[in-house]
Amino acid sequence: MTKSNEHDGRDNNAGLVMFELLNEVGIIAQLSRTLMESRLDDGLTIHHFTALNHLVRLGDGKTPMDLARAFQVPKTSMSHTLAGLEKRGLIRMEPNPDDGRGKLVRLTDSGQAVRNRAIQDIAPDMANIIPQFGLEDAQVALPFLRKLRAVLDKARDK
Amino acid sequence: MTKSNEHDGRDNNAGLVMFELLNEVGIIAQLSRTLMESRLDDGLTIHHFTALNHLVRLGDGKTPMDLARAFQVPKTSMSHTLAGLEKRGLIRMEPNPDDGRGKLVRLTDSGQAVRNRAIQDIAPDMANIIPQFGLEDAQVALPFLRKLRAVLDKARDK
DNA sequence: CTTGTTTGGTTCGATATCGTACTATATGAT
DNA sequence: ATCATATAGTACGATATCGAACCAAACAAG
Repeated sequence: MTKSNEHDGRDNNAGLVMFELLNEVGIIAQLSRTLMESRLDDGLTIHHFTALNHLVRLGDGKTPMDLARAFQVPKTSMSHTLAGLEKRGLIRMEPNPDDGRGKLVRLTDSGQAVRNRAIQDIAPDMANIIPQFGLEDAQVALPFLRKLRAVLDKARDK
Repeated sequence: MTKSNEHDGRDNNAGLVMFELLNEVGIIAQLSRTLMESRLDDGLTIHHFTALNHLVRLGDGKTPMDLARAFQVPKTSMSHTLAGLEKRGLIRMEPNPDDGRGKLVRLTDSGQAVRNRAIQDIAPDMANIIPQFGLEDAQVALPFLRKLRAVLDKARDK
């Protein structure tokens, strides 16, 4: 046991750091997930909210596949999420004029409104978290995380 | 649209940074999840692996609730994960001598072996990721993430 | 020693995730 | 034009997640 740990540590220190790091990331994701969902709950999941937020920030008229790629989930999962949003009247599906197979996702006014309200509800929590370790730390971490995401993204389709 | 973004930006810059940050974390978690699962697959999920890894590193003889708390998942989810591990013969459940209600989770030799092999299989991927942004960056980010986790953890049971 | 409350764990049911298989359209090569 | 292959999306089924309700043991107060 001690032996095998030493082995790990010597041969593959970098790998272990990465392990640790992704482990923390996983738990943080879990925590933020439940935190946000506790604030949202009109029955919305974070997946619903995240998709909505993405459409507001980057513009609608995306295809389901665009979104699936953006969030790195299987298209069947995205399909399910979008079906939920449509049932709630927060988005509308249009045929894609440029591609007979495809669809386009459109935000409804209601979808805009729900997203904005959700932001309002969650923002205070976010803001409360920051002071506990300082804004600069977060601003330093953010570019690193972006880079990490990009690297993992590339590693994925390899 | 421009108007509302300006509003967000002015009133709540810190909140927005945090939003961004947790958004990245969520996607990274998703990516690492699928990456790891693609390497594991004896039918093991990351939840299985993570639990196994935790038991190896921090010692077994934990209660299911200990684990649920460590991973911040509902006890029913942990129960399910442990049932899966037990069915595969990777852990054993013993009665807790100190608490008639409780159980203790024991690693089996097979569980140890499976975890070690999984580490072997995944470590190269982890190691390959690091050089793309440098080990120091990761070592800087890790304490920050730990702190963030702790903060969210505290915020949770408030 | 009761009795009320808390806590560890399971059962069960609703919903979510995601792989496989399928349909339909698009694209590319000849 | 024809045919092969690739791509967008859906259908379906197996498994996973997690809240609610529940049971049994622990603990606390009197």
